[in-house]
Amino acid sequence: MPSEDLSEERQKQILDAAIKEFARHGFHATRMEDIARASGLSKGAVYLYYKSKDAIITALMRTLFAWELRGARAVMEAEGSAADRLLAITRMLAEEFERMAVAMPILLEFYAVAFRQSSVREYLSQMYEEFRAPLAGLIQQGIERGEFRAVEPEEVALTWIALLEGLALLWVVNPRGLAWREQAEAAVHLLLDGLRARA
Amino acid sequence: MPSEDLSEERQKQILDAAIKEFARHGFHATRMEDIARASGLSKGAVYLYYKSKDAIITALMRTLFAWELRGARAVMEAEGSAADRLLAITRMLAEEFERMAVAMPILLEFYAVAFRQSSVREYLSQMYEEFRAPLAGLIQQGIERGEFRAVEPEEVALTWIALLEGLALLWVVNPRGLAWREQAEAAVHLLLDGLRARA
Amino acid sequence: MPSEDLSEERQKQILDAAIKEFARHGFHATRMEDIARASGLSKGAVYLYYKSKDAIITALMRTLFAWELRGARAVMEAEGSAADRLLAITRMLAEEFERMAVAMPILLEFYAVAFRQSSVREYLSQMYEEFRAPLAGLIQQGIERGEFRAVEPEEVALTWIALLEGLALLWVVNPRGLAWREQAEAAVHLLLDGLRARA
Amino acid sequence: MPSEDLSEERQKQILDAAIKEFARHGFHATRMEDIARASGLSKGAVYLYYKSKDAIITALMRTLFAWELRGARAVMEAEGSAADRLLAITRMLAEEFERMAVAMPILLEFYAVAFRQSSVREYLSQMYEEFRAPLAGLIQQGIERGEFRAVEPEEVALTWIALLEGLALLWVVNPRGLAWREQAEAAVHLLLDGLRARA
DNA sequence: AATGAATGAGTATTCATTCAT
DNA sequence: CATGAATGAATACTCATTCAT
Repeated sequence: MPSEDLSEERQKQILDAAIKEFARHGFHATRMEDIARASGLSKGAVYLYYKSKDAIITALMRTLFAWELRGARAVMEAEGSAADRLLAITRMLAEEFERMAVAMPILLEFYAVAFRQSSVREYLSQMYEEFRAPLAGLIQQGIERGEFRAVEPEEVALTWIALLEGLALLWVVNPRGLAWREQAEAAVHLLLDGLRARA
Repeated sequence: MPSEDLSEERQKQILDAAIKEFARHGFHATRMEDIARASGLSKGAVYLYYKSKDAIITALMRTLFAWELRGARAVMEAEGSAADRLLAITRMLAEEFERMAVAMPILLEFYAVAFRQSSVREYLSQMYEEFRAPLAGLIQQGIERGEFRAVEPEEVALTWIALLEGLALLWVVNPRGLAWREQAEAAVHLLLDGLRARA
Repeated sequence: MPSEDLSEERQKQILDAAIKEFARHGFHATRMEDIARASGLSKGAVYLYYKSKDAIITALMRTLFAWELRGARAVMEAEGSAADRLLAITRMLAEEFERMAVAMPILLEFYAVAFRQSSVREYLSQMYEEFRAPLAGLIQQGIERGEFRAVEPEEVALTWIALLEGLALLWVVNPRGLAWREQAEAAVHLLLDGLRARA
Repeated sequence: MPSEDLSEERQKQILDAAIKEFARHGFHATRMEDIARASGLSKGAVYLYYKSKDAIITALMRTLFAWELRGARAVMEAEGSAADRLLAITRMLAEEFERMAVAMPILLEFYAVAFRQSSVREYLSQMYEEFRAPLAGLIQQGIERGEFRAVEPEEVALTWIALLEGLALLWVVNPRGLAWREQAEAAVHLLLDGLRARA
């Protein structure tokens, strides 16, 4: 077993290469050889750090979904009006999204796999929950402060998430035609309009 | 070349089997043998009607996306208030969705493939366009009739589509925990609240 | 699954090829490709009839040990003096041995495997038992008839088997220098001399 | 090149480890890594003392067959009746056998290899010769002294060796069921009964 | 002397596709 | 039209060996 530091560096090398190759060719069509070459290592070296292709895929899933949530939760608990914070998170995710765009097809494959493997499904399910709960809390705050009408916070949180996920999906189909950031902000504005307390 | 009628029946047999198998095991893990067995035909017979596995996948894509849109456009052009029609389409898609739920992972794989193959991407892109255009028209009508505020119809149409697609995605991750139909209606109500003209 | 007749023919083709190749190169160094080529089939076809290399090895074991015992048991139950029958079996095995000589190294590998895998060990153990029991019976008859001294039949049976197995082993080490048939007869004569009742 | 003493110690460490691992898993399934771990050395260190896996196997063969013969020849040339000495050697080998039992599968693999590689075959062949010649001499003495009938000494020597080798083989198949020492003595007694001069 | 990270040749197995019957 | 036996290209993974440190 390689030393701790080197090991970590190699693992990162491999995952970076895997993202690039998986995104371009999909899980199946990407050969271990491709990942090795893209990472600058030999095939044998890749196996030194991940015991199988599946292990790389699993590690990748954890990495990608960790990215997705990093930071967002901090904003939810920050100061400011609920609406402002919702917009702030939206913008933050937009940035995140732009960084991760190339990995979108990988995420889709994860979803497809999730449908079939309960272990993957449960992992993703839990990730969502960890995001939706504080989001619902934020909306609840908005209601309590009189910013929002008396809506169902859980429902709204889910709607917000669905909106952004759905936009990501549409972007995959039409990467050039969809200005994700602008569209996301516009969509959230529409949602906020529906939430605001009426005079 | 098989006779017209038999040919059509066989093709349907094969696609039905393919949906079942692809949904359960994914494009890659499904073997032609599986499709043959599930369709009650021999492997050779399958090749008589589709010249490759890819041809089946392509035919399947066209079938599935045709389903999704069937009928919805009719409603858009029906009578009634814009809001009523939006809700009607939502409910119609909810029914459609329940029928198609098992095929969701297949759709996700299509999206992933779309990212990589421009031919697929363009096909899906066009499907969306054919759906979004009349939807935007419907919203435009709502604005003209004073039902909705002066929003950007294209933007709203995209938001509505993203919302429903996103919910479908979330359902895949948590099929039991998400009451799709109810959640979809609730979400669209929120959207409509944001659209309505204020006194 | 191929038809019964064809299947049987192919399986024989494959086992024949496997004997040749395994004997020449050993279990490990023999590639499936070698077996395929030697059997006149393609690699895929071999897998059509045996699901793995191990399956071929197992089938081979059963075939080879069945050969070894075929017929010998019949002689044990024939007419004649016990000594005559012991010599007859010895000669019969000598013929068998000459036919199987090339497969000797395969048998040795089976023994080595037997030491490590209880399933193989038990199979071989049972084969021996099925041979030793009637052999002991034959010797018992010889004692009862006054042909042999009052020896321990089980012990003598084991000695006889060990003698012939041991000669086979020595033959492997020196195939040209050891006239197996003659040596086996001479050895059994010595044994019979030790068994005969004294005046 | 390592210093003489250390080198010898290391080589012994490695061979001891190799015996243990080869016996348990066979030549092929044993990895150099296994030998390294079992010997308490690093993989690189093993290569410092043996230039390849094959070199270890060859060295092992010489060690194991040297053991087998050690001492036995001394007894052959000792005082006493021929029969007594034959029994003494038998008992000595029985002890040897009990010490070496775990290595039996290794010996079998050597025999299998011997069939295919003339260099190995010749080595083993010579070992036998070095054992058989004095054994035949011992029997010759027995004849000359009137202890034994006028048999063919070479033939008897071979029979005796085959007997013990064969018993070893049977023991591998049924290690628990075969009391090697007792059976070996019983078998040799039978043989001696066949050899003794009649009144 | 010793280490263990790195290499890459080697192989069992799978499965889309073909084609003789 | 239909069959299913046969093909062989493709690929994940292992492990003996090397060599920089």
